[in-house]
Amino acid sequence: MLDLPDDDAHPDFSTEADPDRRGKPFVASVGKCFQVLKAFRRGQTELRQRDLGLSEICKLSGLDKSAAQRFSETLVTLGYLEKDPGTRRYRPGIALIDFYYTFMVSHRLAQIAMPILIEASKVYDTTVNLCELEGTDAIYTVRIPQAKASYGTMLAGRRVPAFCASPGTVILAHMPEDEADAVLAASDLRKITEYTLTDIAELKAQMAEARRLGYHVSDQQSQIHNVSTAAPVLRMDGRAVAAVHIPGYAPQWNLDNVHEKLVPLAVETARRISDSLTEAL
Amino acid sequence: MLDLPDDDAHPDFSTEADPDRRGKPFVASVGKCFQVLKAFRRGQTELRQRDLGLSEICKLSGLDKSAAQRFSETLVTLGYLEKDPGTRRYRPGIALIDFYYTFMVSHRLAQIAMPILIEASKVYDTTVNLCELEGTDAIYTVRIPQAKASYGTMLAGRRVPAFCASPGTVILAHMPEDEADAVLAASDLRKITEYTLTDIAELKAQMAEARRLGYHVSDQQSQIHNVSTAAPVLRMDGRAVAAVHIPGYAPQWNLDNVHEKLVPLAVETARRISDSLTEAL
DNA sequence: AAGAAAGTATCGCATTGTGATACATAGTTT
DNA sequence: AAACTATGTATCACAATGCGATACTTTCTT
Repeated sequence: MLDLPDDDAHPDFSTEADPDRRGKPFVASVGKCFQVLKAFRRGQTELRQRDLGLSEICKLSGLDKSAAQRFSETLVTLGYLEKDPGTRRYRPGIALIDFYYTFMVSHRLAQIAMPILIEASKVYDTTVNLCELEGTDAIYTVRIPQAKASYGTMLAGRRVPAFCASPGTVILAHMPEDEADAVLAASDLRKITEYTLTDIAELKAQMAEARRLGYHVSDQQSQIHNVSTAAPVLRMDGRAVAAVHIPGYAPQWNLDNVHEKLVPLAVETARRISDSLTEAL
Repeated sequence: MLDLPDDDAHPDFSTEADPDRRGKPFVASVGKCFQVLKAFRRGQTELRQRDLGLSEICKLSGLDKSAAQRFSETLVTLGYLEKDPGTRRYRPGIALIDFYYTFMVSHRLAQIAMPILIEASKVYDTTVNLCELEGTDAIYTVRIPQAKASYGTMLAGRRVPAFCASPGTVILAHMPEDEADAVLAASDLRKITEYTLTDIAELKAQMAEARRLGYHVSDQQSQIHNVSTAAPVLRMDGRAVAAVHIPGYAPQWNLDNVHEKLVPLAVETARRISDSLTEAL
C-alpha cells in the first residue's frame, strides 16, 4: 500500500549520506528526535530566533505536526528542550550541555592542549582556539577567549567550512591528498566574504603552500577585518589531527604584525601540543 | 568483576520523576537513546574509561543487549558516537558538541556575562565561572580558564551538587525559601570531602548568612585545597538566576586573601552582570 | 465577531522496534 | 592448539508502539 512517499526535502532521517552503514540497525525515532534538536540550530541561523513554535519546528525539521509535537514533548520531558508556558514555544534546554562535557572529558587531545593554549593566549592577550575537522567543517573544540570578540565566535562548537578558514586549510594540507580532495569535493564552495577563494586549483595551491610553510594565514577569507593564523597539530606520522588557530582583529592586527608575532606563536603552540601528543602515546 | 547490575536503578526511561508530564506524548526509543549517551558519562566517573564496549553500555544504561546494540549503532550512524573498528568499542562523537553550541548561542545570560567574566579573570589571573542551578546540581555554563587547574574542572558542563558548593549555596540563598527547601530535600546529602556540611539546619544557616552577606565562601567543602567564592547574579525581582564563582587554590589562595581580594571581585562581577541583565530586558 | 493560524488531543491501523535466540568472533585458560 | 568464556553481531516472528489523519481548542489577526 506504499505509494513511495519519498519527499525530496527531508527524504530520510537516517543519515546524511550512507557511506557503508547499510544494514546496520537503525531506530528512526531517534533520528527524528535529533532532527528536532538540529532545527534549533537552523532556527538560530536562518530565522535568527531562539524560541521555536511547533509549526516552525515542523518546517525546519521536515517532520509533520504530529511527529514534531511528539518529539518536542519527549525532549521536554527529558530536559533537553524547555517550553515556555506563556508562549508555548520551545527552546534548547540546559541539559544539552551535558553532552559537551561527556565528549570533552574523554577528549585526550583537548586535555593535552588546554594548558598549552591557555599559556599561548597570555602572550599577546589574544583568543586562542583548537580546531578539528569533521566532514567538510572545521569545528572549534577548545576556545580560550581573551579579547572582546562577538559572542558567537567565542563559543566552542562553532562550525566553519573547512575550505575557507585557515584551520581547515592547514588541516587539509597535512592530510593524505586524496582525502583532502574528497573533502573539497564534498564542500559547498560558496563565497563567505568577497575574499573567499572558491576555485579548487587556487585552494589546492594554497594548501600546498601551507604544507610547505607549516602554517597558513587567511586574510579575510571567512570573516572581514580578521586576519587569522593557523598551524597544524601533527600526529607522529605527520598527519594533522587539529589546528591551533589565532584570530587577529583589525585594527590591532594586520598582515604584517600577524606574520611577525601571531604566526610564530601559533606554530610554536601547535608544535608543543604535537610533542605532548606523541609523549602521551 | 561486577555482579548483577543494579536493575532497580533504571526502572523507567521516560523521566527521572514525572512531575506533571503525565499524558504528554512520549517516545520511548528517544529516552533509551539518551540512556545510552548518559552511560558514557557514568562510564567516565564510575569506570574511569572513555570507550565502552556493548556489554558495558548494557550495564550502565540498563538496556538489554539487543537494545543497546540498536541504539549504539543508530547513534554511530548519526555521528554522536564513534566506533573503534579495532576494539569494537564506542566513544562519544564530536558531533555532540553541536548541542552545546545550540544551547549557548541562544543563552542570553551567558552572552551578557561572557565579556564581564573575561575582564574579571584578568584581575588576578584566575579562573572565573558562571554557574546555574539545574535540579539539585549547579552546572558550570561559562568558564574562563586561567590558572592551571585540573582538566575536568576547566570544562563547561561540569555538575556539582548544589548544597555543598558555593555557587549552589548562593543561588539557593537568593531563592524563595520553599523552593530552596525542595532542592535540599531532593539532594543526596553525602559528604564529598571531610569538610562537607550535610546537616539541613547547618546548611540553612549557611544560606541565611550568604543571603545576608551577598556572597559565600566555601572552605574545602566540595574540593580540598580549594577555597571558592561565589556571588549571586540577581534578576530585578531579587531572585538569583546564576552565580559568579571564583575558585582559589592553595597555596596561592587562603581564607584571608580570598576574602580580601576574590570576594570583592566576585561580588562586583556578579553585580555588573545583574545590572546588564536588567538593562537588556 | 469572524477568520486564520497555531497548538493540543484522539484513536484505529500497520509499521517499527522488540528481544529471545542463534551465530560469530575475540580473548583466556588448559 | 583446542576448549572455553565473554563479548559482539545477525536473524526474525510478534505485537506493542509510534504513526499521522482528523477533529478539537486556544490564541492572535482582521
